[in-house]
Amino acid sequence: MTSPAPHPRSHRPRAAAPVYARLRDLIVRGRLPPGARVTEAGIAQDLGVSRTPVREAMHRLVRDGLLVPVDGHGGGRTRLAVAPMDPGTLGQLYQIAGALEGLAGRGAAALPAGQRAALARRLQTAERAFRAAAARRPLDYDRLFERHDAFHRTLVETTAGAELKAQLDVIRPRVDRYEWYYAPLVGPDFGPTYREHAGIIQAVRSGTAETIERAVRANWVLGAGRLVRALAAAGRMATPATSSL
Amino acid sequence: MTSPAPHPRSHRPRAAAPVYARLRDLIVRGRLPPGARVTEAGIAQDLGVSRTPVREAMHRLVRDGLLVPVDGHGGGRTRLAVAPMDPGTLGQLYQIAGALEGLAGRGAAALPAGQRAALARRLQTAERAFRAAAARRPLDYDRLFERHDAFHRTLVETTAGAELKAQLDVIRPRVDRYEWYYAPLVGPDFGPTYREHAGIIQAVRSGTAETIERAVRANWVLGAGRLVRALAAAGRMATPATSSL
DNA sequence: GCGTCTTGAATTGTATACGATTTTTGTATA
DNA sequence: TATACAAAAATCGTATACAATTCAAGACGC
Repeated sequence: MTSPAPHPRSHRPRAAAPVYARLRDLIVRGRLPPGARVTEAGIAQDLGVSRTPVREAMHRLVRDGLLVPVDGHGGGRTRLAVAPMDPGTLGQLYQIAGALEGLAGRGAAALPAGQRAALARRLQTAERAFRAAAARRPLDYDRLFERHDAFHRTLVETTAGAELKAQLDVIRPRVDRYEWYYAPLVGPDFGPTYREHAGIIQAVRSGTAETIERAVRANWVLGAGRLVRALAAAGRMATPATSSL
Repeated sequence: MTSPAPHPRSHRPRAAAPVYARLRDLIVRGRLPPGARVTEAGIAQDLGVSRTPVREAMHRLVRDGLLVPVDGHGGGRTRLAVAPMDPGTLGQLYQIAGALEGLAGRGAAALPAGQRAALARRLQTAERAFRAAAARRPLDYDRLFERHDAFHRTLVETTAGAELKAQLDVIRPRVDRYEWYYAPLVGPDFGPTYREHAGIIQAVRSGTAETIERAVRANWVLGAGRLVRALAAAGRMATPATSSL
């Protein structure tokens, strides 16, 4: 590369948000593997912006837990690398997600009967789309991921307040990262997931707040167990699923 | 101000962290009231640093939910103000805190018997200190706040994993803000709090994971109810407790 | 008197320069 | 060959300049 186009256009506002989104996806989808060093100047040059918006994006990624300070030996400065992945963290994250989404699920019990039934129907529709994506061959991970996410989003969007949604947004990138990483390991049998989702739908349809919460939590906790077992069976971290990034 | 000291010293590293901590405390303790506009240049001049670290601190405070973008009318730029306070948000936050700390409490049931008993003893000690602070006259809100926080921290530090602690750290500033704001309204009768804390200690000593979780959650949910009722009784937002900031 | 437009101040987002510290590389020596 | 030391490169934190947009106030016309 000779001259990397110093500052191609003037400067479009909102460069930080795209940088954040791009970096986040690169990490979540595994293109930036755990442990990879990430430097401000490097990313800035790659993406064609100055260090300032990159810096902002990287700080946000640290808060998201996708970047971690990698401290040389004893010094004291912050150098960043892509966060490692390990089963322990996975278990904690999924428990947290279960607790938060379970809390959201409780809200379904407080809905008027009509809205409750409507939510159950929408969950049923989302689940059908998820099963259709899971039955496709060859498996399209982008689509499968999106459909699975849509199921959970349907529940949360309807029942969670703004604060709870924000809280879920904080951990979602990390959860998504594990989902992506292990995606090639868990398929192609999604029977347990189907059953757990069915349990959630049934609970939303006619269960108590406790029932719904338990069903949602179970889905997360059991899902974490499946992923950890898949990891143990693979013996090592798998290579990420290919994505359309 | 004649000459505002262009760059007084060279530049001291880590200006951003102190700026964040200071702004956060100013908001939490109510010295920056809800709705107050906060500008980068203004804070930078007040604290004697450049806009860069202030900018970083403010972005973090946005993520914490202590600052919110205040959009003039339909434009589209981000201007920040201290987040408003309302009972609805309070209720959501306390439910989330209850769910997360309840999840942490579950961990106590998994501890070896010896550590479990030790934790119960430490909680008992923390509770005694809290009661002593609550019995003081005149009430020292700084101390009361610290003692109450210490009780909950004792539980979390022992039983929560790193991810859960981080997640709790995200909402703690906002919870603390409501605690500070309503502190003058809820006292001086802390009987319900005493009873709920006692229930937590008893559950930690010899309860199941479910029992502990329920006790912790109850404390948060009932605490939220007390605060909301106190607010309704006061008819309006109270003035914050004076603090030693 | 009221509404509208214009102009100036204020504020944010980005780019860039500079100092300080750390990491790495290269070289000389035991 | 391995180690120690020194120089060079890299990286981060902060300060500051500049462009663009928005908010506010005042002038002007009706």
